Amino acid sequence: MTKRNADDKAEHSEPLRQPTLRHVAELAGVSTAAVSLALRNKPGVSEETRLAVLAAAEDIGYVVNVSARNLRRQRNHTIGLHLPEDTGSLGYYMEFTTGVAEYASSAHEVATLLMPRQGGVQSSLANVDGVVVIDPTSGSPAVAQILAGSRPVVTAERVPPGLPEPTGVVYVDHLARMHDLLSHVTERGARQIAVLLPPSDNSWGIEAHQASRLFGYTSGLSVQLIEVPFLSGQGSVIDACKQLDDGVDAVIAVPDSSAAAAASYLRSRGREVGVDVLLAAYIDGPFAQLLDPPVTALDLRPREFGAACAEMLLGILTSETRSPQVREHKTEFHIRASTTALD
Amino acid sequence: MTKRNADDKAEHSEPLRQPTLRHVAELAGVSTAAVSLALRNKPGVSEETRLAVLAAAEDIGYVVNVSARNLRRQRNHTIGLHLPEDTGSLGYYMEFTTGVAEYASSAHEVATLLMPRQGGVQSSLANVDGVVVIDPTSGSPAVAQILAGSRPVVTAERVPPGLPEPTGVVYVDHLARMHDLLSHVTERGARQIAVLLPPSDNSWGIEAHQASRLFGYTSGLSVQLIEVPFLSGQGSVIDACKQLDDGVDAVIAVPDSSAAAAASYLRSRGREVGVDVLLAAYIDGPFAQLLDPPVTALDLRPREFGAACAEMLLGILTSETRSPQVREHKTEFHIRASTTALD
DNA sequence: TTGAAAGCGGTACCAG
DNA sequence: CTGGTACCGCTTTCAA
Repeated sequence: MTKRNADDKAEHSEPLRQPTLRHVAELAGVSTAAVSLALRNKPGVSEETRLAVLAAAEDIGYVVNVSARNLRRQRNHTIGLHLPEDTGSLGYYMEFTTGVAEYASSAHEVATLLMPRQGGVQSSLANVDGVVVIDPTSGSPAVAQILAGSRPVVTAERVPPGLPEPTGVVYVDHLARMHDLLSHVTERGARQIAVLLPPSDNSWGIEAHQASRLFGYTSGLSVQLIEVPFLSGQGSVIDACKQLDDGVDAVIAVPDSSAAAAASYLRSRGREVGVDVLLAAYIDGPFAQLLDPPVTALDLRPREFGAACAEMLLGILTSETRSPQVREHKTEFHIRASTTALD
Repeated sequence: MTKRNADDKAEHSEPLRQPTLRHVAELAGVSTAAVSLALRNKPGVSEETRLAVLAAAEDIGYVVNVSARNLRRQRNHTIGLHLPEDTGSLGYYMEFTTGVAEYASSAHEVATLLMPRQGGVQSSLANVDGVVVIDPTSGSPAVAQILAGSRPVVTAERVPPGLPEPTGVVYVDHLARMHDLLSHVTERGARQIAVLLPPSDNSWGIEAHQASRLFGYTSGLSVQLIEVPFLSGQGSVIDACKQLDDGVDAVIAVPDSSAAAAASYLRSRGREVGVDVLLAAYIDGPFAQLLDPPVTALDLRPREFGAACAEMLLGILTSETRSPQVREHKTEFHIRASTTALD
C-alpha cells in the first residue's frame, strides 16, 4: 500500500485529466509542436501531418486546456460582464447578457465571466482581457474599480459624470428617444403628460429627466416628473403612481414594469387606457406586450445591444490601437393600442 | 529601431502583464515558495515572513494568475451555467444566474462561466469543474452533451426521462405546489378551473400537467388544461387565452407572464379578477405583483435556488465522494387580492 | 517541414 | 521553517 501524500485540505477529488497534446502527438507520430500548429490551421506542417493530427485528436477527444493556453499566450480569452445591483429590468439584463455571451463565444471563442458585484473586483479584473459594463452607476464601487483598472472597458450607455472614461461606449440616444415618445403622445392629443422616471444615478436616468424637462419647456405643455425608486416590483412603483395628477392625459413609464403599475392605477381611477388616457413604456418586453391594451413601447433590442458591446470590446482587444470608440445603438419603436388617439 | 518580431495575425495587442509571485518574493526577500504559502495562509512559513509577504503583495498589487494556478492545480476553479434557449421567464433566469454566480464567487472564489448554447459544448465542458443546468429540456443537444460528459452536473429541477441522470438535483416539488394552488382557489370557491401550462419538455411542465390532471380526477371538479407555447411575450399567450371556457371561475397561469395575458383576456370578457373569477400565477415576480389586482403567486425564490445549486455542486467538487445528491428547494406562497373569495 | 527545448506563473515536492 | 526545483499543458523560437 503506497502512502498517498495527498493534500489534506479536502480540496481535491479526482484530478480532472484530459488527453493532452502529447497524447495526440504520440498517436499521430509527430512532435507536439506540429500538433499545436496543425490543430490551429497554422502553416508550418505538411498536409499529411495535419490530417494525421486531426484524426488522432478527434479519435481521443482532445480539447485544448485553456488554462495552459492562456498562460502561455499571456491572454485570458475571457471578457468580464458587470451587471448592476438593482433588481429592476431583470429580463432586459438577461437578454443583454445572452447577447454578450453568444457573440463572444461564437465569434471569437472568448468566454464570458460574470464579474462579482460584492467583494473586490481586482482579482477577476486581472483575469479577463476586458470588461463590458451595462448601465454604469455613479454610486457603484465595483464600476469605479473596473473603470480605473488597466483593462479595456466598453460600457453599454455612457458613463455618468465623475467616473473615468471607458475605452469604448455603445449608447442609446435617450434624449432623442424620450423626445420621440413625448412627441408621439402629444401628436395623439395629450396635453398634460406625466413621466415615471428611474433614479438619475446613471446616464439613462439622467437623460430621461433632461429630455422630459426640456420637452416641457419647449412644448409649453405640462410635464409632471415622478421619480420611481428603482427597487421595482415592490409597492414603491405603485406608491409613485399615486402622485399622478388626476388631469393627466398621458403617462410615459420609463422604468421596466412601471407601465403595469401605471395601468393598474389609472384603471382604479376610472380611466381607460388608450381612450381617455395614453400610456407608453420606455422598455419593451412582455410587460408592454401583454397588458390590456398592449402598450406602445421602445424596443431597446437588448440582445443586439449586448452583442454590439462585445463586438466593440473584442475589436479593441484584437487591434493594436486603443483609441476611444463611440457608437450608437439603434432602437425600434412599437406603436400599440395604448396610444390610440384620445377621443 | 529594433525589429519587432510580433505575431502578424493581429491577435495580440499589448500583452497584459501583472506583478508575479517572483516580484513579491524579491520585494519581501524570500523564496517564491514561501510567498505562495503565505498568500494562501498555509502553514510552513513563519509569522514574520507571512506579514512581510502580505505587505509586499499589497504594495505592488499582486493578484494571482488564475490560468497558472489552474494549470498547476489541475482544476479550473470555474463552474459552468447552462440556461435554456427559450425566451420566457427571463427575469427568473437572471435571478437564478445571480444566485449561482454570487455563491460561487463569494463562498469559494470560483468563477461562473456561461455555457454556449449554440455550438459545441465539449471545449467549455473540459474547462470547467462542473456545471449547473437550470430547467433541463429533453430536446436540447447541449444539455444531453453536458449530462453525458465526465464533469459533475447539478440540475435545478429534475432531469426529464430519457437523459442521463445528473450527479445532483435541487428540485421544487411542483406536484405539491400545483396542488397547493389548485386547492387554494378551490377553497376560495372555484368550481371550474383552467390551467395555462408550459410545454412538457421539462420536469416543471410535466409535473404541472400531471398535478392538474390528477387534481381534476380526485376533486371531481372541471380542470381545463391549455398549453401555452413557450415563446411568451408574443401573441401566442394571448391566443392561448382565447381557449378559456366562459364558465371558468379560476385560472392558474403557470408560465411566467401568462398571468398578464390571462388578466387582460378575462377583463375583455367582462370578468372581474378577484371578484367573479380568481387568478393565480405559478411564478411570482413583478408581473404578479403589479397587475391589478395583485396576483396570488408562488415565489420560487430563484436567487436562493441558484445559490443552492452552486452550493451542492461545489460540495460535490470539494468532497471525495460523488454519490448522487437530491435536495428539495423550498418556495413561498403569496396570497394576494386576485384570489379573494368569489362572491 | 520538422523536433527539441525554453518558458508562461504558480504549487508542491524535496533536502537542508 | 527555509530555499531550490520539477512540473502542470501549451506555444514559440531555434536549429537541424
